[in-house]
Amino acid sequence: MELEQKYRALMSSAGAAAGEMRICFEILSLAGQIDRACAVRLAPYRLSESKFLLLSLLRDEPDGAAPHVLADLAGVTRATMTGLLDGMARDGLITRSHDPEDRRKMIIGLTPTGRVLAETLGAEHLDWISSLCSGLAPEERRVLSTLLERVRQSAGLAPDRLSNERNSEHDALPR
Amino acid sequence: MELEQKYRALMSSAGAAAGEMRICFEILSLAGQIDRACAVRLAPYRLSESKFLLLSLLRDEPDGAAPHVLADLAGVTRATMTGLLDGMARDGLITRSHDPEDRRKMIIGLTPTGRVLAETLGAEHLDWISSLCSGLAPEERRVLSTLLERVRQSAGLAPDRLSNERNSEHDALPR
DNA sequence: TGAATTGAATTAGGTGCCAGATTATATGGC
DNA sequence: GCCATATAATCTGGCACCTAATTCAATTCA
Repeated sequence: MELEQKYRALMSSAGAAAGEMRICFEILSLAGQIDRACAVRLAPYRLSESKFLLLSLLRDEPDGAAPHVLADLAGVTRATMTGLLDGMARDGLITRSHDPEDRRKMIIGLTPTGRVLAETLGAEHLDWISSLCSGLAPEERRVLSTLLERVRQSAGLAPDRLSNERNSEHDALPR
Repeated sequence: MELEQKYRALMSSAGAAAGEMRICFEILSLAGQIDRACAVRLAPYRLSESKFLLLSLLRDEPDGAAPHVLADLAGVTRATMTGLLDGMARDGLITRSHDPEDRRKMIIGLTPTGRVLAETLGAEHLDWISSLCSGLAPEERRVLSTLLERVRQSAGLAPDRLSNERNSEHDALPR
């Protein structure tokens, strides 16, 4: 498995322990390759991966949704969501309207253009994603899944953790 | 294996094909978790993953190196390298000096502070990386590696491709 | 020699992500 | 009614990426 350049560099500066790192870098490289391929696929539509997800989420919410709900669903902060919505509004994919009940709230909905894009691109892109691992037999997928889970556990990684609501502890850098 | 929120959202909007996508999202989620854990580890030193790599590269180049060489080794564009170097110079980790032979060139070197950080943190961080996959037996690593390679191949992903020197084709978005 | 090309580094502008601060609105006591 | 608090969205500023454009030096070549 070909590693990304940065990992190759890290390995050559590592000497002895290089072999043990390799598998880790293989996981990271494959993920990077998938992410890049995904970005390339979506670029012609002026979409990022996050914006694509947003489009899908809105397609499933015919009455629209509030930004903070979308942020939680997409796993990004509200500030980030504001930025994504800015871009998509500029590109004419979504509308922002005030909730008449509670004027702090916005209701995000798809424009006709956005809806068409969501409908046409949605299925196609998800098909592409499913195709990525179609080279593995069901049994192989199970094995792969098990091994990945083992890595996660032994590495002691926490599942997700997005600190929209109080979560920091560390920090406080000297400087 | 717990998926990142964004992939969970994508799967619930996907219906039937959801099962086939899952393994792909597991790979991406694990990689994301590793990246985040890495960032958390390096943050107290005001380093990103890229800056850590840079520090390691410079440690191995006692006479310093030119920015474009570092960019190639790190797998980023020259512009990105300029930004990374700006930050590290500001934090007192590197020096920039002009090459007396060719005044277009800069020579990047470590400051004493930078060298100390490179020496102390270098080995420790690489140890941490090797430890990530230490939960797998050698044979399991081989299996995992093989499966990842199979995914890469069947997905038709190109290895790396960083377009510092002419590479674009697509683009030209309608707007 | 002097103009054109190549090369190195940077700047400018854009995206996506974050934390933290701010603004506006709602709501629950009192 | 009024204040404290909570909540929604946004703004500010920062980082790490990118591409494209710019600046300046060196080299080539007519």
